[in-house]
Amino acid sequence: MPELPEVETVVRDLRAHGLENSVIRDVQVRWARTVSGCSPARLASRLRGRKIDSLSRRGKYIILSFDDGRHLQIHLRMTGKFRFAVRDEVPGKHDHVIITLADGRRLFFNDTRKFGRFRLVDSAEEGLEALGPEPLDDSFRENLFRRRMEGRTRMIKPLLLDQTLVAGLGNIYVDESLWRAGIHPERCANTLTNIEIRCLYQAIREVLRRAVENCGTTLGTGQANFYSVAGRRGRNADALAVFRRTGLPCPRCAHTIIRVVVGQRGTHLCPSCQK
DNA sequence: AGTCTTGTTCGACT
DNA sequence: CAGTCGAACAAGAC
Repeated sequence: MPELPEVETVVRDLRAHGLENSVIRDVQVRWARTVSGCSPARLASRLRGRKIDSLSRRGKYIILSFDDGRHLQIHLRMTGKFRFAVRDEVPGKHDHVIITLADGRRLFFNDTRKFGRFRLVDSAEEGLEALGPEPLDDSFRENLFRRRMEGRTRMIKPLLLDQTLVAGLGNIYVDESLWRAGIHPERCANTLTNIEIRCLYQAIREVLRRAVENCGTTLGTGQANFYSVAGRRGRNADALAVFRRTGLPCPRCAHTIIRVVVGQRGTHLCPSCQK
């Protein structure tokens, strides 16, 4: 599923395809609920003729910034994908938005589960005020992480998933970060020692950095998996220590990885490394 | 055929 | 208010 590294990969791929500085000729919305905040017709009329000045990412959001000062926030949720149509390709069942560029290329937004969302806003951060800091930014320091964790009584896994402490983590990278730091996902945040917080801070950064280097995680072959633009698979699956590795040996201590449910989410951990 | 999965939001609780 | 829990959304995988 697209988490920070996968969304970053998509943004970089779209840039590599020259989306920056291209002009939108038309936007066709085939599943109306993909657009939130305004009608599909209004979205299309506001985007027609606009030049895309830049592409960026905030948490798991892709942000297109236009020459009129507006911004399009796109969330892929679980199965959203972009690809450029080949020649006269006819859109399929799950191609919900088609962005036609002035040069004739067509960018298809494909989303089997229809949870992906497009929202046009007046400032890039509008509606995203609650998002926590970017974990890979230089300004995200151990002290900031520690301060934001102070007084939080929730279990550490749901806390890391909720996007307000730190932005961009999802089920895969939370499980991986907690394993790397040797912390049990059900530990309450306010019981973590300073040393554990430091370990977790470093683990989050290292796990995410490596996943970005590997262009994200693609598990298996189903369409629910992550594919970047042009159907590119991520290479990070081999770097995973625990996620979807139930029954396999822990890479650190060889004990068997188990799967439990924490906060209604499937959770993978090493019972020996994470007490 | 039925269950599970996934990210986020929302409403009803405690 | 802080946090928890379940529902909702949708459809493919198994």
